Amino acid sequence: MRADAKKNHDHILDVARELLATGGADASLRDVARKAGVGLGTMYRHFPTRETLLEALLRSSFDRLSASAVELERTGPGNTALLSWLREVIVLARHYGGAIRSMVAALEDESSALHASCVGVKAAGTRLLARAQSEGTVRPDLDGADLFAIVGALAWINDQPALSQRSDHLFAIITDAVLTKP
Amino acid sequence: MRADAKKNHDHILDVARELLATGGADASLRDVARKAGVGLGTMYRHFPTRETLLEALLRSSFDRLSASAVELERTGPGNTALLSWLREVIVLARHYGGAIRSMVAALEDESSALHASCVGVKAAGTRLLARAQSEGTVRPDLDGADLFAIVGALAWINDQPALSQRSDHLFAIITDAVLTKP
DNA sequence: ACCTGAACACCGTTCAAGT
DNA sequence: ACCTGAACACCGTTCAAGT
Repeated sequence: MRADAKKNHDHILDVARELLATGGADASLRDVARKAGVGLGTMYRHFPTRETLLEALLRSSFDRLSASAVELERTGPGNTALLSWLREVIVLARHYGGAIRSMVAALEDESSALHASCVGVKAAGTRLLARAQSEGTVRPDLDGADLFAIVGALAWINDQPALSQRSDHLFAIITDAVLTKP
Repeated sequence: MRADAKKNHDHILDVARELLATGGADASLRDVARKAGVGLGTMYRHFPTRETLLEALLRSSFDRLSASAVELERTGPGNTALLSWLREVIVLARHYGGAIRSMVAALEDESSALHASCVGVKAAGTRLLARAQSEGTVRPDLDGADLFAIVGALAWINDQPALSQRSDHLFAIITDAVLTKP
């Protein structure tokens, strides 16, 4: 990559991070280009789709989640490990409002730039879930997809201003349902 | 209302019902006007905001929910009554994809055309919740807002094609968490 | 190689002009 | 009273033209 291209790439990313954090995951890409002082074509060359941009923004967070899962897989009891990890995922989703929707969609769309990352996150969650289940502390009638759905639902609650006040409480209640055997 | 106006009003509603049912709650209003064979201004005169249109579409469903709640308030044990009612709400939300988002927002926005209806639905749910709680079959640390949030979260799961297969299962698990004392 | 911005096809919303 | 559609300000996406 040429030096000027690299500079543009990084600057777009910086601006996008700020705009998507404040305006939600469906902020105007035109705005991003404008505020980055870059032509529209440049924007689209570096990030051909919204998913590409989201992926670049979330990459480091995804990596951190994976590392954290590996760590948690061999510490403490399985149920508390799973719970801590779920909390981390929610915190991430909270920071990029609406991003969870793209992540869920990407899970089944192999052509999405977010696909690999989301599959990785799901796999990490599934491993933590399986261990807790084998220890008998989490209900056995759940799979990784269910876990992802629950995370998504909690993130959605977080995204709604009218509901976000009670979201910690609801996190506790719903994870309670997951972590308790039926 | 003049006869031609009434006719336009109803026809817009019919077209909108079909378009919003298939394309989700944020289908193009321009499309609605176009397919109803009506000028854009006519569209906006009859339904100045998207909420107005949604309200007109959902009115009968809202009324049915309220009637159903009144009915359920004096039949069977409180927890099963609450559960049946929650199921009805979910079915409604399922039919108008994305509408639940507007409903949640309308709950706090007094200027929204959906406000009154949503407050009514929330109140009905709160009554059913309170009865079940007084019977000691539902966890006491929940209020009407929590209930609405849970319904929203379940409806959100339903809206995501990747998750909807497991949504019945998740409905069972999450309502289980609600209906069981901690 | 990379960047720019005009061009195209959309959208929501408003409003002067028509009947 | 009511309807129409042009007009305006946006958006995403593409692509010829520039350096």
